Amino acid sequence: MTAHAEHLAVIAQADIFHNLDTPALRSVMAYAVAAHYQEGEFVFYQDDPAERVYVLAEGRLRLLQLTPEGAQINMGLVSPGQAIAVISLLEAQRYPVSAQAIGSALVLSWSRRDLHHLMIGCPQIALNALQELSQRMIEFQDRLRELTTERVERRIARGLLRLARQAGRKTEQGVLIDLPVSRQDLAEMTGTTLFTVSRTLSQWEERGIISAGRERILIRFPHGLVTIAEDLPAPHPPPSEKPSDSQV
Amino acid sequence: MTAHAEHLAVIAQADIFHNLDTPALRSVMAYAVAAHYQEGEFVFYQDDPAERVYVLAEGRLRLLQLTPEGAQINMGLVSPGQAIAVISLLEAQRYPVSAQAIGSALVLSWSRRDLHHLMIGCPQIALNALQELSQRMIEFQDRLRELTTERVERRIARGLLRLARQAGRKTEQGVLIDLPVSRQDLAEMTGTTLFTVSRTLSQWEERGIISAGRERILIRFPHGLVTIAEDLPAPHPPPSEKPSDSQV
DNA sequence: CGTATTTTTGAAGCGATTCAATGGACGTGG
DNA sequence: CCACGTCCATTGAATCGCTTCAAAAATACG
Repeated sequence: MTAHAEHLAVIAQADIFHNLDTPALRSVMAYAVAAHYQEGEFVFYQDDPAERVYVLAEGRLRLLQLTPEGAQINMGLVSPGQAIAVISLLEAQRYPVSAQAIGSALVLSWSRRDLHHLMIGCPQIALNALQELSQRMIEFQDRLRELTTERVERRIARGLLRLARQAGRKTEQGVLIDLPVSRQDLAEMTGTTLFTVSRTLSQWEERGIISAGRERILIRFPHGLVTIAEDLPAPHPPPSEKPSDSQV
Repeated sequence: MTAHAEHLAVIAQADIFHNLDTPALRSVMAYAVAAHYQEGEFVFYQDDPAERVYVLAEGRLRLLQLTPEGAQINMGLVSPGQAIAVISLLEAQRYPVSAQAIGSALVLSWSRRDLHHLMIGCPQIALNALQELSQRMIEFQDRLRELTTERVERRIARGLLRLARQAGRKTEQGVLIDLPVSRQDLAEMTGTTLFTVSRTLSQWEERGIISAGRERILIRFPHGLVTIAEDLPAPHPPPSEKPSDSQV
């Protein structure tokens, strides 16, 4: 399905199309293909030939990598405006990850040929893509450092904070992760097991830092998480305002 | 020091300047600055304002990241022709790692302004940079996956194989890592401790897979490493041709 | 209301780290 | 050329953080 005028605003807001003038945006749009995905559907699969570059318009995507042994790890969350599979610009490459829709998602995409052509005509696009990739590179370096040098509890704290930044919604009670996140998901994001995640969250819940349910996490006291993530001395005890039970 | 004509060949071979015509190469050269570094000197330091993009012409660089606690991890090895610090294209960024010379190194560099200007005039440069970054991104994803899912022995095997690919020199005895690599270095590359690396290498040496000395590693039987890295069933026993001792 | 999925919790075990002490290689200067 | 100091590597023993496995509880959903 070719993109329509309604997508122009979306395209204009995408990171890799920043600072383009209207004519440029129009030609970008002319080559765009829009597609809709339902919860759980895959936009592309790891190891398939990489032929298109995608920009998420609405919804969210999860990037997954499967190990040869069948274990799964979470390579990141994609939010609207972000581009993925920039690798497709190279010839004869394969997607290094799979991209799966969380909830329903609207995705625009361009073929290698077309995007290449657009970039030659408008170098700003390539520069924007470079920026986005660089940023993500730094994020990966950070994750790598964390994995090699930090204990699990700290990594989980960081993982939660990252999630909060990308998909947090402020409520009166605190910051709610506005996505279904299972213990398993968190484990895949932080390089541990769902058991350890469960234990850690329970501990935090006792301390009043968070409030967790089935696939649902509410951060009541973000600063508490920060002190864990940064390994600072324990702060003031969190404001103890638990919903119901008060005798502990 | 401004680059001279002698650097033109180097520039033409750099990955990010591939497929440029001679006029373009000349203008790239016009903006280049060349600098020489001695063993151990730093090209730039982590957290310094990122103002230049570098291309390694000769020698090798080590990319290091320092944790807040002072631990160090090795973010990769840079070989001639590779570009680093592409992040400098963004404004107001800081280098996420430090770059240190191994042996003596010749480095060319461009200011943000100049390279930006060159890229606008010649989009191919930006596309090349995108390619290079994408490749490195995949490498990082792999390392991340390895770190979260694989045991130490396997990671060390992979680390050694990577080193062999980047800096291996074939000899009659096997593949020699053509760089001083300490146990500590390997530990920083693979996310473990120098003790565990030492133990692992000793074990491999007993099995005849490698032959290790002080900051020196010779891979006698690369296939043995591959089977460890890929977790294949143990292969034929390695060709047992130890230099001296034969009674074991 | 039954079934499926997610989560919790306990107990056992192990891989890897930590620490300490020793050994060996290298370079330097007497 | 030997003696020395420095740096790197090895090895053992103790410990621990985390995983693994099993079982039960809690929650969602048709």
